[in-house]
Amino acid sequence: MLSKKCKYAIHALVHMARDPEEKFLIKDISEACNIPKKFLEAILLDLKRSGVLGSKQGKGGGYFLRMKPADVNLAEVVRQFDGAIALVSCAAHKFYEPCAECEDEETCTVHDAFLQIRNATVEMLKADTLESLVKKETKLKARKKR
Amino acid sequence: MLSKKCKYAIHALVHMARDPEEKFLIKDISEACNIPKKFLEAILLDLKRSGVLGSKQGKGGGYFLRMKPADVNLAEVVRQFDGAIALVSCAAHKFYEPCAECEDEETCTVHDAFLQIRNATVEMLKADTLESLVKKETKLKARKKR
DNA sequence: TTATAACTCTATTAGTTCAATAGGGATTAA
DNA sequence: TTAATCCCTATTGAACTAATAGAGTTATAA
Repeated sequence: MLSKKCKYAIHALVHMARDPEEKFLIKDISEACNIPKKFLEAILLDLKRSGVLGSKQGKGGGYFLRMKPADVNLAEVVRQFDGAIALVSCAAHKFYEPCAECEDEETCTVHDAFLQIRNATVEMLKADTLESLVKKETKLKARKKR
Repeated sequence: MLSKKCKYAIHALVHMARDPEEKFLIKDISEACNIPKKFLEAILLDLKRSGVLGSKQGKGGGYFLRMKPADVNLAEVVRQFDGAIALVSCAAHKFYEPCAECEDEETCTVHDAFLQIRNATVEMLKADTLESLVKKETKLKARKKR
């Protein structure tokens, strides 16, 4: 399971991607997404440090998207906050670590099984950009109205 | 990521499935799979309680597979030890819990994205039975020799 | 220039989970 | 009756999670 921090980050980003040019106050995002304000504060700061968000201090300031919604995908967000996407470390790429149980990865079918799952998951997470998520949301909401 | 407990369980089961009729000592599995003996003890007990393994006490005793290798899949093992397979609780089936951030699941694309990932993951985990894993292992080992 | 709005940063807390171990108890075979 | 083996409860220390506290910094605008 994702940490709450990661889930909060995703929801905050999607919220901001609905108005990609807008500048947002921590307080407003916090209320719109039901995220504890102080906790969100730390999250947005992390996202700023990693270059996804920009910010302006002082009165009239706020956070804004620095990257284009099409260029931010969930795989990166998950990795930033929760590390490896794979279910076992020996099947991870960016956070790879060998495991003691399967001595020979080449013939370890447990490794193999989880590698397949990792690959499929990463592929799907990469396809989920802020842009695609917001677009789909618009569609779903329109369909529901009808 | 899976807990070590879960990963240990999977490796122990695969080990036993290589000789589905055999009776195994905790000590032997522990050494074969590099799993701390006392920890493994608790794991095997859990697997016995859930009906996957059987055991015989006393001298000459040991653990053995109660279910057929083809009938034990990784989805069940993961659920037994780590709970939900989904990355967010609102996308889980057996461990479903609503989340505060997406108020309307029907139109929440975050929910939608993680539901797709969950479905694909479950499908793959279900296809990974002890039997299929051992069969594949045999193939991989034969191919490597050549 | 000063009040205020807003982000920045470090530290701390309580609670939980994880991984592993300890130390017997119960059961069976020889 | 003894040794082998599984059974069971409890405990530990470390790490992580979620959330909060509180003071610091920066920018705006009256």
